[in-house]
Amino acid sequence: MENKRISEIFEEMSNIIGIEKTSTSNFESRAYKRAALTIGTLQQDISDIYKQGGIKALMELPGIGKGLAEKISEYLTTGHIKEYDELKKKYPIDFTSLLSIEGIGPKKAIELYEKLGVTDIPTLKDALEKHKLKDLQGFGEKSESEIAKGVTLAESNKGRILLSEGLPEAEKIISILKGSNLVKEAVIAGSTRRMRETLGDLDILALSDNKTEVMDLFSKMADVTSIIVKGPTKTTVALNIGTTCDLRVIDPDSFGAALQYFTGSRDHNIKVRTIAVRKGYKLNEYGLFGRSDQLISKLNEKDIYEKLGMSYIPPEMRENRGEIELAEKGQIPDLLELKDIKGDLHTHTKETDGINTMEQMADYAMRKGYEYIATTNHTKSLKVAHGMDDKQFEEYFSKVDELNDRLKGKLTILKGAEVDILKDGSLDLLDKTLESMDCVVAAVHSSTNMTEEQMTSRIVKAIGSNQVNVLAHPTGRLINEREPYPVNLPKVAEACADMRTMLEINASPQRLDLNDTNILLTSKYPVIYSVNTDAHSTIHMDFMRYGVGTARRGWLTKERVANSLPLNKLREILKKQKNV
DNA sequence: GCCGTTTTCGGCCCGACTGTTTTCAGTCG
Repeated sequence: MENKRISEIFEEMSNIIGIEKTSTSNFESRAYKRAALTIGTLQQDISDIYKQGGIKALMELPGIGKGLAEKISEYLTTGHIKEYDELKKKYPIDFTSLLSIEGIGPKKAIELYEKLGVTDIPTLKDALEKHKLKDLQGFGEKSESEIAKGVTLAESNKGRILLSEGLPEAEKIISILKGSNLVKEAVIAGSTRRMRETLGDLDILALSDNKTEVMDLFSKMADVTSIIVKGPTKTTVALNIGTTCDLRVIDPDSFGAALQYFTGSRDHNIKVRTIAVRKGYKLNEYGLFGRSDQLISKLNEKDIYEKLGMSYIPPEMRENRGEIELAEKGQIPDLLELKDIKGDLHTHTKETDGINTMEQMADYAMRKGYEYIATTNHTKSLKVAHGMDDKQFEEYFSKVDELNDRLKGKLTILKGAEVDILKDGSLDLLDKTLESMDCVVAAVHSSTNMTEEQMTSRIVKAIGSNQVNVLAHPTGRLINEREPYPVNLPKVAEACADMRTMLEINASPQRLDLNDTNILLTSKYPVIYSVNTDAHSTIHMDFMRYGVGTARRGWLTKERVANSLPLNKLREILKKQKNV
């Protein structure tokens, strides 16, 4: 996969071109940056696109024209881009790592190289130790110490944090602000509001007549480790959870526009603003402005989209993946909501690697208002989790029967297992045992070092057994820790559709598997999904909101999600599947 | 360098904040 390397090359070229002072270099730089983003986030292998359609196919990608398509072609055929090599000869700088330092942009990076020979982090640290920066033109005592702080921060930086780390923190900050009586309103914006699986920072907007006091309160919160910028409208602080948080205090007239603007995504906003211009408006964070530049005040987000001829777009969809075109046609789907969820089909107890008893899990599920919960412990091959064998399941289920009797239908516990899909595609329990279950969840946990073809046929074979109700965490990835195993998801989705096997959207925050793009990919097939938490304790059941957020990012309605159904309807799906 | 309902030339988002300035440049989002 050459996507990443080509994206990096264009990113570097963007930086170098951007510092040159010609009339168009700024725009040229932006063009390279845009192309870098396109290629860096591309879902297909760019060399496949080139092989199949040549330069012409490359030019169909957004932000790629003739010039850049030819450079991509040059790279794919020769392994080099001549212009890039020449620029690198002139500036042998590791831009990627230097620009990751807070306070260093392309201009300062080049100044540091030309005056001090700084090319990367080690040479920068060397120059910092010798206090050489403060005497440079445009630098000073302050910028030297800020850059030194930036280096320390970058070295301790964990990168993007998980949604499950950022969202609760943002909610905590909102409640601090609201509890102060200094703000009339405080809301979460940015990627947190869009429920992205990882977050680069937190964004919060507030309405207040006491700007200075609010910023003081915000910058003095217990979780703040340092203040990065502080002004009356915008303050940025570093938080002890390893990320930064922006607070913006907004004028009431602009609140809707600001919320739209700061929710993003950037690509979504660029497209929306283009449409605004086409319709004779101007849209920015301060509002929607008419032809003579007058502010159309007091608009909420919905009003803004409607003025622009679109229906309201839920934040989770705002990624410029076709949602704007849908909104213009008034075809935004009615997305799944947390309140639609009637139960959880993937949970564990202390019989294997969970920490709570079935009674405790059932009690918590009832408090959440669920109708049902499937108990799905691991099977014998998964030794690390103390997986159970056929006999142990039989004994366990008799206890579940007793508990169901005691619950008198207030909650129904569905008997199940998270059965291992073995290397050859067979399942880790006897057919007889699987047939005694209400809800069989199947998953790959071992031998993930296979080719895509082998893994796909392994999973398709397991589904073909006609014993599997749910395919759990279909790609096996762990965010920031483990790559997904290679698998052909369209083929898996076809098999699932044939056998009425649900694809899982695993809501565990390290998994979120399927993720949004894979949901969009597989939902083209007539497959149904279930959103499950894989809870290993009672409180893990609260992860459901991350799964629902992911389902919404994949544009799913409740009609596509089986555990939004009441128990009797769900049972039809669970049963039907066995009679295909 | 890209792109097109103002289309093959001439736009392309721009404001907040900070530090080093003495009116502005660089960075960030």
